[in-house]
Formats: sequence, C-alpha cells, structure tokens
Amino acid sequence: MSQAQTAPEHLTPQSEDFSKWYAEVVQRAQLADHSGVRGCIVFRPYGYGIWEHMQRLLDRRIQATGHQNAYFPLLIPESLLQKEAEHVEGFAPQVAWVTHGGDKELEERLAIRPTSEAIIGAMYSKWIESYRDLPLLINQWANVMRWEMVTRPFLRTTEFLWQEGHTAHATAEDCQAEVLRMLEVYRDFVETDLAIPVHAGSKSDAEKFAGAEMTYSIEALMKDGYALQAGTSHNLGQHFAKVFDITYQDEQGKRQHVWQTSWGVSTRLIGGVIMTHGDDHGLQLPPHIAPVQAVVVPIWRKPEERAAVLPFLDRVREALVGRVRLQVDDRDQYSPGWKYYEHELRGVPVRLEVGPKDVAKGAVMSVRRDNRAKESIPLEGLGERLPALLEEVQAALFLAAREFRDRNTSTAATLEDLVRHFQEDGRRGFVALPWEGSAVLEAQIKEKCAATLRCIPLDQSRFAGMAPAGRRVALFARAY
RNA sequence: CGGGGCGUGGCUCAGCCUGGUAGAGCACCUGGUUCGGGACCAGGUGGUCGGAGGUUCAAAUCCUCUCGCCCCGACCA
Repeated sequence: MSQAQTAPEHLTPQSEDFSKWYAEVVQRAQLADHSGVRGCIVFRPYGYGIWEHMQRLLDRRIQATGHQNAYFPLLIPESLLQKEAEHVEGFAPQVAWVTHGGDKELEERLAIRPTSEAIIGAMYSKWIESYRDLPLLINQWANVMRWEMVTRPFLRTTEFLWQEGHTAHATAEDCQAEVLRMLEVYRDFVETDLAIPVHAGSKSDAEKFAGAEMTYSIEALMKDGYALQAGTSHNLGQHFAKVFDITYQDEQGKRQHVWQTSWGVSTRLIGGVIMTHGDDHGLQLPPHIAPVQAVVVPIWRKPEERAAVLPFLDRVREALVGRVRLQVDDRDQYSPGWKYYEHELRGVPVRLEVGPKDVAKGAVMSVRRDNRAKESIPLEGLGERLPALLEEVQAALFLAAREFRDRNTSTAATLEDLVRHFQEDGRRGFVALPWEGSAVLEAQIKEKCAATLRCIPLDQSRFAGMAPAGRRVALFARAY
C-alpha cells in the first residue's frame, strides 16, 4: 500500500488531520462544492443522491406513521416570529432577513425561516377547531437558513435541507407519545439505513430547543471521537398553542389549547455518514443509501479479450436490473487500478471485476469496500447473491461502528474524573456520569473541558451498575 | 465574532521579500501503444494572478479596502 500513500492523489490520513480528511473526501468524492456564498454549499449529484435515498427511506417511515407532507412558505413575517419569546431569543442571532422587494423597502421585515414553528402555528390556529381535527400530523421537506459563524459542509451550513414534522394533539399524553414515537422512527432509520448506532435520550434544559418543553435527541459518535446530534424530537407543550391561539373544543364543548411536537433531521446526516464510516481510502457508503451500490469494472488486454468481456457486461446488467443500483464503468481512458481507487474514494460498497478469466468461468469477482473480501459469483446466482452481499456489508458497517462507539464509551464517577478524561488525558468519546440534573454542574463541566451533556439515555439498562440505585446516567462528549 | 493562515489555468503549488509583459507537476484534448491495484510516449488547449481602489514609466509582486476559503476559540441541527 506504500504506493497508495506516496501517490500524489492520496488522502490526508484521518489520524493526521481529521478535518482535512473530511474536507478532502467531500471535495474529491464530489459530494459538495463551495458556492461562493458564505456557508452555502452546492450539493453535487452524488451528494444529493445520498440525500434523496435518505429522504425516500425516511419519508416512507414518516408516512407509515400517519403523517402527511405539506409545504409552508420560506418567508416568515417578523411579527409572527416574535410571538414566542424564548423561540425568538434562541434564534435571533441566526436569522437572515429580507428587507426589500425590488428597490422598495418592506413595511415589515421577512425572516428567511430558521425553522417553521411560527408560520405553521399561525396556520394551525386557523385549521384546528374541534377535537375531531386532532391529531394533526404534518411533515414538510424544506430548506432553512441559519446564519452561522463557522460552517462545514453538511455538518453546519448556512442553508441546509431537512424535514420538519409539526403535530398537534388533544392531550399532553398523546403529545408525549408522538415525541417518543418519532424519536424511535429516527433511531430505527439512522441505525437501519445509515448504519449509524445512536443513543436516544432527553436533553438538559441548557441544550433543549428554544421554545420547547423538552427535547429528545439521537446522538452518534464520529470517528474522531466527537459526538454528533443526529436528530431531534421536541415536546413543545402548549407554548406555541398559547401564543398562536391554537385551540379546539373538546367533547364537553370546552375550549382547550392543543399540545404540539416538532421533530427534524437534516443534511447533517450526510456528514454523520461520512465521519462514521469513512476511512483512509475515502468514503464508505451504507448500501441502503449508496447512489451506486455496485460498480462493474471491466478488464481486458487484447482486442479479443475486449470482444469477449463487453457482451458479458450486458448479461451482468440484465441479472441485476431492478435489484441493485449498478454502474458499469466502461470508461476507456482509465486503467482498472485507477478505477478501483476512484470508486473506493467514492465509497461504492461493492466492486465487480469482470475480466477474461471471469468471463471464461461465467462469473464476476466481487470485492467488498469495507474489508476487501473477494468472492467469485457465478452469473446465474448473481441476482440473488449480490443483494444479499450488500445486506452483509450494511450489517458489517453497523457492527463496526457500534463496536467503535462502545469502545469509546467510558464511565466517570465524579466531575473530576470526567474533566480528567477530556482535559488532562485529552480523550474523546462518550462518558457516562451519574446524573441528578444539576444545571450548575453541567455549566462547570462545559467550562472546564468543553464537554456537553449530549443526552440522558432513555434506555438506562446498558449503563446498569454505573449509577447508584435509582439514579440515572447522562452521556457527556465533545460535540460538533 | 476574536486569533492565525491562505487566495496565481480544473487541482496542488512556485514566483512576491528585492516591481520589468506569468511557470511547474497533475488533470484535460488529439494520436498511438496500454489495461487483474493509481500505465507510457509524442503533440496540444487553457490563467485580465479572488475583487475594487491607490502608488509607479511599469504591479501577481508595494499600500488601502473588500469578498471567499481553511485552522483554533465563544454560539448552533
């Protein structure tokens, strides 16, 4: 492999400079490009393709749980945004404003949505009249804008793409059930399709969404040991219902405020995939979301070999059409070896080599991206074997990521232990600490070692024995 | 928003200190030989040096402003 490392095209190793590695992968795998507008990236077809597969798989789950898609406006009148005090205060520094239409100054500034609670709340107040209108379960796929000081492709950009669910319920119990239901949808989606293991839990007051009663999140661990909030689900209580006057008449004819939730995941997940699975050879995409699940690389030396291989490629295509997202890389100007590096960089889960020897056997040689295991697959069985192989890769990526996450999760008995871990030992990862909910202690920790409370896991069973009886643990980490 | 670094063909950079009419490697195009882990030879295309203003006979080079990118800190999905 010394050749790969000395080649001018080699990636900066993760261990040398993780940020640089990340930037290079994004650029060279052609996921995204800088646009010339601060913090706004262009999603190139390959990067956008990943997002489209995420959308498809998550949207299916959102709809299966009874939600409908809708679309609300990009622009929100200032007066609307200002109604919920805590909400405004939280977002004020990050809001971009439209002040002019043509060269005429507007009477009222319009915010480019940083999130849509306000405008959706205003509409819900018109739409909801009776308990028969509840629950109201709406999701929107949209772009939002938050003026960020420091940006990184996918992880934090000024404009990003996401989905935001907004629901209204008759009772606090229904509302809380929805919050947890969607958190579980996220957990299942991220673990099953993105192969990213997460901890689902609740946030502290310091970390909760501006205007929420309670925030829940799923938290992942990146390969550099930093935590990434991968999705959030908020219990908004009646805060927005009260300021936007969202009420319904119950069975007794009594007027009540609704209980609301909101929940979202964003294109940040693409960054999560990159930093969970990527290695020194580049990207590794979980097959479920890989735009190209398998790439065919034909090989020949002599014209007669070419004549034998080329028609065989059609038979490979035929065997896999409708079963596997396949790319046949028949570009003539690159050698097979060059293509191997290219597709590894782009994270294609499986490569299929088709040369004269394979054609003679009526088979293709498959090579896994994750462990480079080779397997000769006869053409007759290819249609069944390759999808199964892709599932094996998907499962292996998840297990490897979970093993890494667990290996980088430790425990601390006291504040001092925790600070020592992050500060003096310079370690990263998750640290579980017995937790009683002291905001003062949380602030101290943040100040002393820059670690924040990522979540208080809902499932405490895996931390059994770490906290005194009756006490829970909270997970701390340095975070993106 | 503070501190630091950087903007020169698509990419990585040299040239800047000490002003004198823009270079290299890779990529790209053409032709030929190649192809089971980043092929080779020959010929070729491509840059108002991030932008604006200033100094000067003359600016990639010196000065001012501005925009963008990267890294480190405070805020966030």
